[in-house]
Amino acid sequence: MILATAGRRLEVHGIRGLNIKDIAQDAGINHGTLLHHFGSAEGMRTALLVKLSEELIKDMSLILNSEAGADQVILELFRLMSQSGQTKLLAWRALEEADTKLVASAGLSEKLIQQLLEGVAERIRGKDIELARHIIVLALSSAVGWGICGPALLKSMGMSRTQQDQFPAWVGEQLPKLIRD
Amino acid sequence: MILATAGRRLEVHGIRGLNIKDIAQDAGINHGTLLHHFGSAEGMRTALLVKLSEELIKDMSLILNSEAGADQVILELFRLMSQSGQTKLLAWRALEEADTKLVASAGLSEKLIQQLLEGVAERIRGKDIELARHIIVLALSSAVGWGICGPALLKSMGMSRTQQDQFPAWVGEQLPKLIRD
DNA sequence: ATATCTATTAACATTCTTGTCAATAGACTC
DNA sequence: GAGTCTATTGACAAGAATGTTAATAGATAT
Repeated sequence: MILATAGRRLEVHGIRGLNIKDIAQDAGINHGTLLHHFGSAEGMRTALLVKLSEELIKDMSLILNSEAGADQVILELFRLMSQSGQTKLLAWRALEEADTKLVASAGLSEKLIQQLLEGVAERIRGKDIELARHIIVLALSSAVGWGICGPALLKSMGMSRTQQDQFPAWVGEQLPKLIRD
Repeated sequence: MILATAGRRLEVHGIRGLNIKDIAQDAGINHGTLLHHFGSAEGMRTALLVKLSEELIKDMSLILNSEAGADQVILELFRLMSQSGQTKLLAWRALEEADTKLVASAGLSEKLIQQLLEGVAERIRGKDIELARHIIVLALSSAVGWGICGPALLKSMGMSRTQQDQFPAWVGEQLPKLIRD
């Protein structure tokens, strides 16, 4: 499947690997075929973004519909977002396209946002929706930053690989403190 | 000055605006001249990154050497980082280059990191250096994510422009709570 | 004044990416 | 079987970004 190949290339080669010629070659087809299916290179990337979004929604739904507490929800949100190629693609678009609307519409689906809002608000005393919003935005933006610059940041900070692995858990542990306070 | 023009283009046109031909045109010179000075397009971007880093260091030093408390330090760190073109450039490199080392070395200077570490640790009870590290990483990564995806995120969340402006202040207010706990 | 070094320029070359097009093959309908 | 539609392909075209080069001009030192 073409999008699976594209996703693999994104993971391995970064954004540069996400061009139609290389993807087509990896998938064993002509790049014209790829264009025929997705209309344009940008269309292919949008399709990939949508696919990754759906996977993310599926994974988040599992947790949101479970008995998991706010800390686990936030931890998983952070983990999933920071590891997802979706984050990279979303960020790259935001950097290249000046157009916020486009990025927003094809980026995080309304569905995911709604589920998150309700799921987190439910787990907060008083169901403070504004607080939920803020915490989600913080979790998401730090996940984006961490997904992109995490390794480089830690290198700059002189932190070990072990500390890198522990950071998401630390975030999942700490952020919920903002709720209880 | 060429780098000033480049910085302006980065702000206005995003990463796409950061190519030698457009910058040269804006600066009123031939693009060959630009290459002559910086060696390569990549060299020009590195020079810009270094310049923006130095400006960031200057601004952060002011606050770190003042009487400001941990909250103000973190708030300013978040504000400066999320608004700086340096963040965009750093993130873009991390997305394009798979090489962490390059990004880290030319990204956040050791000087800034050291100052931050000492400055924040000093403001924490017990001068817990590990806690300082974690909080700085959280502040930086969320600033990166916010700087890149902030507007798109808020649009997805259905938050108003006012709420967007208030978010940095909220972060500056909340993150220090992790210290006191 | 001559030589040397640097800055600048225009024109050209290269490479990468995307996109177009006409031709072909296969499947499916009538 | 003829016709139609879709998928696929190779060849080619277009555009963008970077880089090269030879020529020119200006400054500075000897």
